[in-house]
Amino acid sequence: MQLPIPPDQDRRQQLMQVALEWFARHGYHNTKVSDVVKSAGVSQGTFYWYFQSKEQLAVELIETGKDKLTKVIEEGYRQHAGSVADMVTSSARLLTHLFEFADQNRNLMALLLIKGQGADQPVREAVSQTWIEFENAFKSNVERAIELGMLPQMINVTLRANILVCLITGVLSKWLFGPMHDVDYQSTFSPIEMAEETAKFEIHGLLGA
Amino acid sequence: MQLPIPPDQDRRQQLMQVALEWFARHGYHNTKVSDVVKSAGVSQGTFYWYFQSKEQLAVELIETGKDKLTKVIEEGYRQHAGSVADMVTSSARLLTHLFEFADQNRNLMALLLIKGQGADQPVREAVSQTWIEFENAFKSNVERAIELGMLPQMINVTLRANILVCLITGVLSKWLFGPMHDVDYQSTFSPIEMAEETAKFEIHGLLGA
Amino acid sequence: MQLPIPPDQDRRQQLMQVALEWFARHGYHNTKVSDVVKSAGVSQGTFYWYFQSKEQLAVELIETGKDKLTKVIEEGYRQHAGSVADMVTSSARLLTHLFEFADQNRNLMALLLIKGQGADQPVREAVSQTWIEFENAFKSNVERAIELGMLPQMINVTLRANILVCLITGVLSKWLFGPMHDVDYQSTFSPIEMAEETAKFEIHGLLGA
Amino acid sequence: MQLPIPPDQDRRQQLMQVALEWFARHGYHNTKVSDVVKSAGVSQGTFYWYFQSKEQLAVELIETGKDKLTKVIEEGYRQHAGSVADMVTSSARLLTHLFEFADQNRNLMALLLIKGQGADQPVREAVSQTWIEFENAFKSNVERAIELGMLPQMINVTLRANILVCLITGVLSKWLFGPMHDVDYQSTFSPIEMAEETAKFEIHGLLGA
DNA sequence: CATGAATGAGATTTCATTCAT
DNA sequence: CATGAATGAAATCTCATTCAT
Repeated sequence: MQLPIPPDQDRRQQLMQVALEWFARHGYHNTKVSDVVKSAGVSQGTFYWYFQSKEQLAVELIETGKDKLTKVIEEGYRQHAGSVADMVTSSARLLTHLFEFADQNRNLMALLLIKGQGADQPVREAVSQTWIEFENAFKSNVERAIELGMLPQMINVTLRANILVCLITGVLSKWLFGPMHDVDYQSTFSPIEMAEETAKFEIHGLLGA
Repeated sequence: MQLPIPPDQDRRQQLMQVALEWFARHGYHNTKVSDVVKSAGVSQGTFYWYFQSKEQLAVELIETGKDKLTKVIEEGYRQHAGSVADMVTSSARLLTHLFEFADQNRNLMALLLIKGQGADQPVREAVSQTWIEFENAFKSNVERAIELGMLPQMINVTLRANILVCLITGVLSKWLFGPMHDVDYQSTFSPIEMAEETAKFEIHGLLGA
Repeated sequence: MQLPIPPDQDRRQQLMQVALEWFARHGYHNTKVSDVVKSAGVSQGTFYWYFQSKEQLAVELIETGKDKLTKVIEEGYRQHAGSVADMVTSSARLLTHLFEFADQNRNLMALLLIKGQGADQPVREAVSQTWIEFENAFKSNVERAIELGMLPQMINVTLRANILVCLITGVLSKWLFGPMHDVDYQSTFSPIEMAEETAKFEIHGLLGA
Repeated sequence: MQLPIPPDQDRRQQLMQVALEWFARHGYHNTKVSDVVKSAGVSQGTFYWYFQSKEQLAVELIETGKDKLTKVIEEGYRQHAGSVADMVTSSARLLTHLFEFADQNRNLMALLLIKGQGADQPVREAVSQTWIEFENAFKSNVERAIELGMLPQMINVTLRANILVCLITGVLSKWLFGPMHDVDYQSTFSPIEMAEETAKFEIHGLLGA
């Protein structure tokens, strides 16, 4: 998993950050290596000193992002038996962490939620793997809540967890990027507000006024 | 006065259909004009007799799709006052229509839900407009249901409608294309099953076992 | 073996001829696609309309050449029983054909004898295959001559045939291109003179004054 | 007065040896400076401390090789008047020295006989010069043998010597590297066997069973 | 309507060479 | 002596689009 220590971490990080911003704003195919190096103020050749290819860089960005995202979910979820109200609170806390992370990593989220799909197969694969892992984490959470009696038994836990994840990723991308999928979109709601509203919907549906 | 002879509509339709399949399977940038014409069995030049450009074709595909999709929602929604159970039923009926349409127009849905984001700006704009219209239709539905007393008053109807749409589009894309966003994905659930499950979640949330 | 009929034989042939000349004069790696298209007066893109890649073109040039060369040897060799003097005459006739062909196809011979080795693996492989086939043809000839009693039994026919082929290709490349491997080299000897001298050496060695 | 500290000869030799192996195996253009330094375990910059350029290194390798090769021929040839049988023996002795040297310097021979042609002009020039010198040495030998009455007068000594050299270099490259020009090729014949067989052919031609 | 050869701008990638440390 | 990051020119190849026939 650990690549040989890269030669110059600063330059490498700089290029990754610049590239992530380009990918997030313009998409994979509309980002040229020449765009990235121009933004970073280095020559075309320098790019290939640090990365095998444009594609490999994109995959690396996504896999790094996957690890961060997974950590957020794992750390955000500490569940103890409790009432339904506790369930909403607990869920809102996790979602708040997630939404705050997403807000602070908008470029990464844009790549994962939206732009990644425009890329070539290995990149798309990395994106899909990210969401599969995300989904598994949430499925575990739902199962845990059922064991603790905080959620009722369900006929199809996987399906419900799937639907839940769809809800969360859908809300995330609309909240972050708006209807036009604009990276600079400014939502009117704070991470906490969105998290609470989403958690309420998660637990009670539309009836949960 | 003789109008210019109209182009052969069948050939045009054929090209649109072939292109839609290519876009859905491989994405906009990974579909070459030469791929499309090869599949259709015509020459490159012919393509440009029917379409101004690859981009314009994609926009046209999406706008045609938008109209079909809007019609489905409008026709699917006929709402009368009733109980909460009626609400679930009514919602399930609309969603069933939607899911059946989506199932029969997988390529279109793939373009709208997933692949469209990889394209160039005018194409992405057309995709966004589609979902904005979709969202408005659902918002009307929610407002109507509140007027009829089938849903409680909400502080922020727009936000709730947004979340609802996120849920539905998220469920749609996962149901149709699976975690790997594969156009050939075969879901284990029928449109009706998915629609009912989604409607239940929509109204009751996770508690609605 | 037969490729789909290529679109425009004339343009294709022109490009092949121009490329062959460049390869022969400057070698594979020192010939740029841009050089070839400039000489042919077409655009860079046109090259790729006719050939998959520079490499595939080189392989094709060599395989076409191999077929021509093989035909020359097969047609040149008509052997009947006879004296040793007949043997020299017969050999000289074959070599005359070969040397005349080589003289009229200097670029091809330069690629096969000299420049092909500087290319990439698939090209080198095609060159090697050419000489293997060439060698087999000569080995058959030697075996035939032994059967007819024109040459004495030998302990190792393959080895002798090998040495013979080394002699012939060595003479060919020096005669055609001189010590500096110059495509424009002008030998002082005619094809017939060289063929006779080589045949004498072939049969009698240095003693055959 | 202190001369500038001479560079580390061992390191220089190591780089030359490694580069020679790369050139012999992969050809000049398919050998990158980065390949050579990686194999040698030094940095790119170090290479340019010892050599002006990749090209200059190749030329130097060839010129060093030329000197060694010339010495072998000069030392191998000590001729006294004698019979025709003595002529074969004498020639076989020289060729044995040559073939043994070639066998022990396969990489050098690969560069001189085969791979050198793929390089750029100055390198090719150095290769050609090597063979011109080689040829001259053999021409002297033939002339000496004629003076001593061991070979008959010939009409064109230069041409005969040329043909002889073609024979020898042709045999050498096939014996060393086989039909596929593979540096790791293993011949079934020892240097002595090849030398004797070649010498017999040299003197008697195909008739010399 | 249809063809398909031709175009040319531009994208990714390579690699010999340099140079500050 | 040695390093290795940086350079930049140039090479191969792609592909949407055009246009004469």
